[in-house]
Amino acid sequence: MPATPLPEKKRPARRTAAPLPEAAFEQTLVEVFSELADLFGNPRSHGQIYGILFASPEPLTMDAIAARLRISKGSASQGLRALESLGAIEREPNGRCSAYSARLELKVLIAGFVRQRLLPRLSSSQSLLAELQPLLAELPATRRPDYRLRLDRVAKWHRRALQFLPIAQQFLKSK
Amino acid sequence: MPATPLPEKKRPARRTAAPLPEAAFEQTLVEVFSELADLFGNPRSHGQIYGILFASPEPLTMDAIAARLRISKGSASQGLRALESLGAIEREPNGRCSAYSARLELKVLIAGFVRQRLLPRLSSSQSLLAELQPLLAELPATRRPDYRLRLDRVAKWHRRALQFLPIAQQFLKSK
DNA sequence: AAAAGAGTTCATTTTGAATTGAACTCACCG
DNA sequence: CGGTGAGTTCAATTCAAAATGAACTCTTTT
Repeated sequence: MPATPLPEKKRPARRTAAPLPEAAFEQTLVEVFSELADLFGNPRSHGQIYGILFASPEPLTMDAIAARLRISKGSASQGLRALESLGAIEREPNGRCSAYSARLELKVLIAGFVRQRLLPRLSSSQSLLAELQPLLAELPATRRPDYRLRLDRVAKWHRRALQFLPIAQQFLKSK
Repeated sequence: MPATPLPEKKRPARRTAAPLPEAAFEQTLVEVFSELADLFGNPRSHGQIYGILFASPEPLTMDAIAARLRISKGSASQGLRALESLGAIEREPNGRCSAYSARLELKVLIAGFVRQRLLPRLSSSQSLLAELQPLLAELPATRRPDYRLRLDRVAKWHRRALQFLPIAQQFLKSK
């Protein structure tokens, strides 16, 4: 595939001159996934890359991706590695140049997000909060129950979140 | 409460000069919630505001919040309104100046996020994708099943996400 | 009704994350 | 081997989102 850049999003121009439907597929999926990425605090370009791979019936090379999205090789490289380590895409080495394809299952995206972003932060804040427990004793007795309540609440949030994850993954697993 | 700014995070200084435990509570909760906010693509300052309210046994005024977090009145105002419309905090009007307090239940934060960020995006991408369906017919017959597969997959993601939300809210509801 | 102060607004500025691009490495091929 | 090109790295740059702060509004107080 000859790596022609996606058409710029232009004002309505001529509605009748039907654009290639392939291009519309790419365009739309790029948009959808770039929104999705943004929604969860990921760089939009990662979403775009995933989107273009999701839209493509055959694997694409890094250069092809960079050209169609009009991003630099550097961005493409970083984005691809991030997505690969998330488990969202697959690299298929082929001689001197490899091609990439999207894994189409929702569950791998979720699992990657949980493993790479959610869990590390959960445990780091859990240990921050643990350090607070001993300080409770130093508080004036009047305030103490109030602070204890608040601390218990966040602790409960954490427990709940951890309980919840396996359930969520289970639910989203099928297919 | 006299609205003294939080102590700067400084190099270890004197470990023995026990800092006020109240300040440590605030400090830590501010950090924890600012991380949490960032994780889901919200401004850190919103997390900070929520954190300081979560930590405080009594409601705080906007000026107190701005002073302790060392942010401008403008930021505080905007952050408070965002959190209020999320349903994460409550405003308690009192004469000419109102005081704010955090709602401590995890469920309201989740519900707010879903209502304000998730659902609107889900439905906007759903309609983008719907526009693609009719284009399928215009594709070369060889490619068509492949594209159809991909389109069906995203559609399934959407359906699953929508099914999932009530379950999640149910699970996180108790207490 | 004037003064004071809480809260909002929004044009400007700041800041930090994302992107670029040029220099690099490394594997493969002739 | 030496050349070619895929892929990486990272300092410098760009840019969008967030923060600022001065001017404003509206409500309360005297």
